[in-house]
Amino acid sequence: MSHPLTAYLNPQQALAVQLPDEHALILAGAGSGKTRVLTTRIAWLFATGRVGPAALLAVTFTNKAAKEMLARITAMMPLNPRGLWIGTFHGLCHRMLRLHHRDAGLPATFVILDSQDQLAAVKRVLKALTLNEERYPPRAVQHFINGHKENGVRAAQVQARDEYTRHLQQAYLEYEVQCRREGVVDFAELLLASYELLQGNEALRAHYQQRFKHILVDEFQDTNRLQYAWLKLLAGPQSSLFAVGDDDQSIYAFRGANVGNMQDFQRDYAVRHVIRLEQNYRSHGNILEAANAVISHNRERLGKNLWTEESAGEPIRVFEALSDHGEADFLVDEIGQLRRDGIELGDVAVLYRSNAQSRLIEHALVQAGLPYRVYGGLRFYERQEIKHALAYLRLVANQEDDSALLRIINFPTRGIGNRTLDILQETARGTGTSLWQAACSGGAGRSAAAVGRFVQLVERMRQLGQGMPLPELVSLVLDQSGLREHYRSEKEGEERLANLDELINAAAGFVSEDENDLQAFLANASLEGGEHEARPGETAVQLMTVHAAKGLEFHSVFLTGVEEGLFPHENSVSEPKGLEEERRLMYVAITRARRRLYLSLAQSRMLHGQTRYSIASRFLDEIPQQLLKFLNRGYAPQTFAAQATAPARAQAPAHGLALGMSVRHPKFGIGVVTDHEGGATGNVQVNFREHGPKWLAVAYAKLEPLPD
DNA sequence: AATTGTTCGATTTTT
DNA sequence: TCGAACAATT
Repeated sequence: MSHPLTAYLNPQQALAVQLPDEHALILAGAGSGKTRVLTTRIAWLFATGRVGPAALLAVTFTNKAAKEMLARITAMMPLNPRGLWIGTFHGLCHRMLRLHHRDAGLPATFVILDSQDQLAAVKRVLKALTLNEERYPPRAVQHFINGHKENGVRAAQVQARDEYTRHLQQAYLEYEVQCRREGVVDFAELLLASYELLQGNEALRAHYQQRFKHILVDEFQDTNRLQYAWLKLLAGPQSSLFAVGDDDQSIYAFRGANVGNMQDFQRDYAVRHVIRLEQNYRSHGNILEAANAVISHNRERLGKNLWTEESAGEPIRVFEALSDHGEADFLVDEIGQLRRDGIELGDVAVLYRSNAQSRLIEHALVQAGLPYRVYGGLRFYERQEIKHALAYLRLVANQEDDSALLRIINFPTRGIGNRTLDILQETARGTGTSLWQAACSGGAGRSAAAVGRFVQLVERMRQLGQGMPLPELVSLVLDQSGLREHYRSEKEGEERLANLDELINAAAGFVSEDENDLQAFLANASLEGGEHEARPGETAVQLMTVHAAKGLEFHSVFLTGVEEGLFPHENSVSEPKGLEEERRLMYVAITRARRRLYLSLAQSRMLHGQTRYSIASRFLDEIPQQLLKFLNRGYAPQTFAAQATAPARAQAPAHGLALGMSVRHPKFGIGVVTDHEGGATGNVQVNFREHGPKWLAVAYAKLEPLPD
């Protein structure tokens, strides 16, 4: 008795799609058709008439995921996407706050701060409180504020036991006041304000609880405490929560994700339906087996094992280079070979644990003339010139927005210097009003005329902009503000000008559900940040961090820097939780590959200006040997391009221990020699796999040299 | 107001 | 080592 929509699903998928109206947890392994299940479930709910589109809410983390979900659903059935509550946590919360801004105590004109804007706002708070930026780094304060917001803690509720924390709390308090005064809302605030709105307003809560009969959550393992609490408020007695996630792919604990939400969910709702999707449609057998083997070393798991109907496929190739240069040369050679074998370059990815690794790889690719694309650079709406243009628009939309005003009051320069700004800020603080108000009131000393012209400029934009189509308004702002002119005369302004034109295009292509186009456009700019993905059809090797690769797949994957200290990263190995997260990261990396997986490492690597010697990652040892093919086991370095660029190993000092040499210590186990002093009677530094770097006396420590 | 020097820090990051 | 971010110059 199965519905046609489920025709191409495997039994577990079909089961998940057709679950009754009850809470459910779907443990969806990598490449197991998670999105497919989610979208088919939604289509099935509609098609079988269980609910109408208005009674459903589906939430994701990224705009990309939300868009894809929407696209897939509308491909299955004709639907009007308006009115559908499908979006990101932040997007949906934003929507709710716009609808009920009065109840939420927000002005109709509120604007969203992105992290950059937030950091700038924090800096202003610190300055106002005369807190030393040395002792109170703005980033740390920002983290403090966001961390508390994500745990639902307001500034007044912070438990400050010591002087330092009390100051942080003070900053948080002042930050709240400042945001309120300026009518701005940061990302965490979108969630917290929405949460508090539902919690404090029973009628509203009842309304939404009755409305949303089905709530579906994607990537549930990535939710933080506040997001889960928000979901719990939204789900009423008549609602069913359908959570999809994979505890093995939880790699964002460092930014507040709480995998524990999965267990909590099972317990809080006595979830009866837990379904595992374990059939993988992406990778060949050897790759999956390696992934399973690695992740099986984690203690805290809900438990899952991927399998495939595909053959074992190729072995996993391992390459050990002498140096990071050697590693990069290897990549270039091998990618060239793949291209000759007819593999699309766009289907090849180079992954690394940390961004710093990309530089050398990029260099090698440039040298070899191989096209590549790095993910994760500056995004469109984060560019300086775009930020400036948006700041003018923000000020047009909301004059109280001091952040926006500060950004552009003297850009392009119009003779309003620090002196004038100080006066304005003092006036504003004295009267408890915005900088705009202070600017309007005149008293700006010698530069009163310049300030007056600025006020008139923005006023003119605002008046002309009334009822003007959005793209024309943007164009007007670019001209009137002098931004265009400024970048036209700048040497390297070509690209910036092009970006500004692109902003007009973005405005023209923007369709808003709101009647206030400008407001919606600004919100969209903050929430979307712009894509930084490959343009479709572009054929270039994809370079990215392992984190950025989550959710993607490639024919061939090069995982680089598979070394102790780098992957797992040295900052993570001291805590068990950190190590388990690193292992999940390794699991994510491995499962990106469909057909071919390379693991590469370098014996020596330039790190922070110093040569570091490392040994193979413990994760490499966790992969069964029979799955691996060592491309250079007991290698003859002369066969590799590596040799030309790799530094020769340091000369062995008198005691016979050379830099980079692997050694075994009776107590500390295996490590690698990273430094030495004082010859045979001196000391050596050994970086131990389990115990980290240690200085030992050569004469006493029983160090046994190991063959490579 | 733009150029030049100096310091600091360096895992992962979406919204 | 190297780049960004800030301070100190001219």
